[in-house]
Amino acid sequence: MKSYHHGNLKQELIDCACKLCERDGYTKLSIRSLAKESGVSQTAPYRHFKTKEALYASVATDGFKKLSKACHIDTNKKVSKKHLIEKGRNYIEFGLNYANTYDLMFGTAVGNFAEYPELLESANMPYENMRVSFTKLTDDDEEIIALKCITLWSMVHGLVGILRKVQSVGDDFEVGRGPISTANVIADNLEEHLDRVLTGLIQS
Amino acid sequence: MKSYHHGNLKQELIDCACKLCERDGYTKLSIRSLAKESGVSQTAPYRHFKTKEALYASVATDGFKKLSKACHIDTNKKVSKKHLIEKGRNYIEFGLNYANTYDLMFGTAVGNFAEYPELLESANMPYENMRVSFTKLTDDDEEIIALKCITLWSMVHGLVGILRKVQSVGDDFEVGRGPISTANVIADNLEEHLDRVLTGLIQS
DNA sequence: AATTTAATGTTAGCAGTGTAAACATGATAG
DNA sequence: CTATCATGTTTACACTGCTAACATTAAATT
Repeated sequence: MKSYHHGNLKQELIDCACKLCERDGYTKLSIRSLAKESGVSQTAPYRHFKTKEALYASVATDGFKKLSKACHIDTNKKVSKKHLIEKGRNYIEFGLNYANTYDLMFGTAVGNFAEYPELLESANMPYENMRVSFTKLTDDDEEIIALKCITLWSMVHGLVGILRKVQSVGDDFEVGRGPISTANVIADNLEEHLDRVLTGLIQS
Repeated sequence: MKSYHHGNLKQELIDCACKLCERDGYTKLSIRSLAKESGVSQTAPYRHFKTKEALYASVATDGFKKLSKACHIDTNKKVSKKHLIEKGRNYIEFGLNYANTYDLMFGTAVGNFAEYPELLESANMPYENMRVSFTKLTDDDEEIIALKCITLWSMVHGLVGILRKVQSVGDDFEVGRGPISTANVIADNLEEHLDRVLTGLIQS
């Protein structure tokens, strides 16, 4: 004797979408299957999401919130290089562990963040925290700090992409074959690697 | 009085797919529309591409060949840091100018490169050329060189991703608002930026 | 040269998709 | 108590990837 109205459909759809997106990749997700999963008619989700992109935006928003939490630095306390290294590692781990969600966040599935204010806000959080962290750490002016932020962000973002590619292509890929393997890079050299990059950024 | 057999359908489909993928993004591409564009029946492409992914693989292969050419270093002649900077810039320009194709190459649309030998081979070319370049440039052993390759590759790959994100989100994005803008980074600081990163890589 | 075979094309059809329009239900505001 | 409006359903359209059965013609074999 379930009621005609679901009651909490929107949140249930988002939760379910987050789960399925991460499990199967966002391309495998369909509004219809999502509706069926929630025991509701095929078009019910359209009462809560104008388009499929809007649903994607909600999933991406959730992803940015998680990412933001994973690599957040408390800028009230003293900020050290060690913090940045640790959070850089957390960023990369998030990118690898939530790979499919990460695609949604940084791919082109959601075209214009500005159409989704919540997404825009959550997407700004990691950068903003990094910017303030650098401000506390160095005496550089804004412009230099912005450049350093982009450098660090590009570095970790790029590592996520390249490491994933190497992982997926595996031993047939040159990068994965030689004396270095993905696992080695991550396990043994990442901390040191980030340290080197950051040392360069802080001192220059 | 066109003949029943097209004669050169496969290549025409690939060419057309490359064009449409880059123009509209690979998600907008359909086998059916592609067939119509080539004046052939809806399912004719399936004689040349087992699945849509196989078509994607061909487009990606073409992309890697272009990328490989764009950032190729002649390793017979003397290799200098200047070469790497220049080619790093070319890599980034390729990533920004062929953004949609780049997505296909480094995204998850083609799951397993090993299923497409041509793709695998072309995807290896840029890395292999970079590896040899570093070998000519420094005295490091293989392991260190592999690490440096991953670092440089991640850097340029990451920049492509982040710069695109900033571009697409525009002024509403924190990174795009401050004292730094995408255009500035690219136009004014990229060469210097790559120089700094590379100097660190070569000297350490 | 005639005939078989394989490659490449077409037609028809299935199951699935995003989305819009018209309608049904029921919680809530007047 | 009733009117309204958010939220659900049904139906329908145009599109998609892909398969199976059939048609045509180029290439290989006899």
